[in-house]
Amino acid sequence: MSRVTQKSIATKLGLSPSLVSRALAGRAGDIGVLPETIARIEQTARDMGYVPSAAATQLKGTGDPVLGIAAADMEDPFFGNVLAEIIRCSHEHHYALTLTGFERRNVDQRDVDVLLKQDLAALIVVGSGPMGWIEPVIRRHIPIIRIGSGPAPDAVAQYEPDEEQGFRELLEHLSTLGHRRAGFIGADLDVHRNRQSMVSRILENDRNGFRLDRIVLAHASGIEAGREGARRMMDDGDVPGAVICSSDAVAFGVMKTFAEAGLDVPGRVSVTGFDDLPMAGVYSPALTTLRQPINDMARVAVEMAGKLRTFRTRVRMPVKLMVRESTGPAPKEA
Amino acid sequence: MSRVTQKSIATKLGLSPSLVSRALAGRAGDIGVLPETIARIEQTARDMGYVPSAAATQLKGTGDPVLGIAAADMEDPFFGNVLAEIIRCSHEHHYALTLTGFERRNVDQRDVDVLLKQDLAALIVVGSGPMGWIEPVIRRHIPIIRIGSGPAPDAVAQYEPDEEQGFRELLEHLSTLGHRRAGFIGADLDVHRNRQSMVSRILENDRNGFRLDRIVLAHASGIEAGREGARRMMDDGDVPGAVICSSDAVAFGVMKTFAEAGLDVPGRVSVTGFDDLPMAGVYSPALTTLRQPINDMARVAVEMAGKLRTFRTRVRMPVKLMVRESTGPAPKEA
DNA sequence: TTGAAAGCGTTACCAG
DNA sequence: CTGGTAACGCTTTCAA
Repeated sequence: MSRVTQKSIATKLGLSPSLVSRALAGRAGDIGVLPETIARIEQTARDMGYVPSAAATQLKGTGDPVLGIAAADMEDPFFGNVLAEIIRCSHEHHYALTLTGFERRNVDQRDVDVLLKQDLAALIVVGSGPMGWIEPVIRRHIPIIRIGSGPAPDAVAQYEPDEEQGFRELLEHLSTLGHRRAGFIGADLDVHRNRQSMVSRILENDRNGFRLDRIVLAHASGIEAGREGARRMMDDGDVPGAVICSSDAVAFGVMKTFAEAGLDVPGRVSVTGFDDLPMAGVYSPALTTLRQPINDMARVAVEMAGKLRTFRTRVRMPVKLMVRESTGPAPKEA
Repeated sequence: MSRVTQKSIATKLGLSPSLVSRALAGRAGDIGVLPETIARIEQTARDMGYVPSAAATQLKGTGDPVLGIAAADMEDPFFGNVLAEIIRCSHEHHYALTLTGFERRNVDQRDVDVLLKQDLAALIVVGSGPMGWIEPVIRRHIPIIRIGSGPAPDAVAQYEPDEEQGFRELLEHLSTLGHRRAGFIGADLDVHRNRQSMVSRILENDRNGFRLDRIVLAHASGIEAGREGARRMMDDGDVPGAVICSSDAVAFGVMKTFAEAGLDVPGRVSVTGFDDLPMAGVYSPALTTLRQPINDMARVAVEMAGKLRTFRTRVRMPVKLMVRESTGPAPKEA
């Protein structure tokens, strides 16, 4: 019951392995092999359940190109959606997929080797964690595409949401509603800190005097970060009329905690998110948020994987403001 | 800039490839190679950035075992979480991972071949879709582990939530609250239909006269199924005091739609889910639901992958009733 | 203490 | 029209 190989087919038919190879590769008609022979070979291959060995074709250099996926941020609800789209696209493009994950732990040489062992056609990094470990991959001139934001070496082609554009629209929306003062709640992560300083920077030149003066970065992450942040804001007795959250998950935690404390959203305080998870539209109140073009980013990433040759790119993909129920007019007395 | 191989190291050092192989495999001290030579080899290997070729070791039969992951249900929010845990565990157990996805489309021979090409140590199927395509994998005596519910061939080791136990507890909870009549909302999928008939079956012998008499299976799926189901129930003007949903996602859609129509949850109608997604605890009202032991299922799946030899198993993992805010006493006039 | 050679499954070139 | 042979990168047995 061992593996069915071209050799075993050849032996059974009393032919040579090379002939079998050519027939099965469709490279036989070109040369002038008897159609009858070809048919016989194909038939027995089917009968015996022949499937070519990935290891062998890989070695030979004729196998399907392999796409490496490095999951850098599996906790993010985001992750599942991105991965799903990557799988779909890779299927269309006939890529084989290998997968590794890093999470928050230190990435050591062994983790990277798992990827390097394969002859990667390209590497897609999903998530916004630190990129220090990528160096050896760059040295091998493997095209690297990253879906996520944050600093990355030049050799990395990065597809990220255009956070600046998004936050500009968001702030204008709040401004129009009469808000002049907002708070910010996020987790103590690079991505979130960056979003916060992005918002601060935009507001620096604001002529209407809109300012961001309550900033809380929680130790927890995701929903819990939201709960912690909201609690800390309330403890200080200083909850501004609008709270900008660094992700939808954080916003959900914030809204829940406010609700438990009897703070009405959006009556007393407006809350915004970032991501537009499927849940955002269905929460009560439905969350006003910025939609990350997840599917678009995943799709271009896979498409680029084929075309790329270690070129620097940094594409900001448009982010869309989704105005829903969690934002409303600024409360009278701020 | 081509690949660094043992041969290239050997050439550089004026040694033979076999010696390099032994040194790098740690099989050199045993035989009596000069420690000095070993050190030299190891050093240059590091310098040149040597990483063994997965294809070659695979061919030789000495490579890391490969675990195949078939994602059968990528839409499920569930999917990301399961995958994250699988990645974590595989890392510990030194598995290489290959990934394919099916979704709802028909699975053809080519899809299965992608998996069969690799010399899979085992295959983990994530999701509850149809298993018709698995036959050729079984014939190759590859251990198959499935995380998800629904019918599967004998050769598949299945880890699934103990739905019966869970729903029994859930129904008792509702019964205690005074409910005697419930509705059911799900998507038109096997998993959901099964959950519905499970609930109906349990209720058949109920001495308190608890019955399930409004069943809606929506064409949409996930959140949208919930919205559609709730709408249909309201259109019929017959919303029972409790609505059991076949998943958390469905429940969220249901609650939102009820909220929009002014139906108070849990005052007018109690709503329950299944999954216990991170969001469940933070929705308003927080969702009473059944917790799937996602991490446990993923972990045992990976652990079994090593030990299994095509044995039939069907393990029901305990499900935990999470009582929160979305269920309350039955309304006066039902 | 080290090297040569065969073989894992495929493919491609060169003979026949 | 078809077969032999070498090579991809690595391990292992046997010989030196």
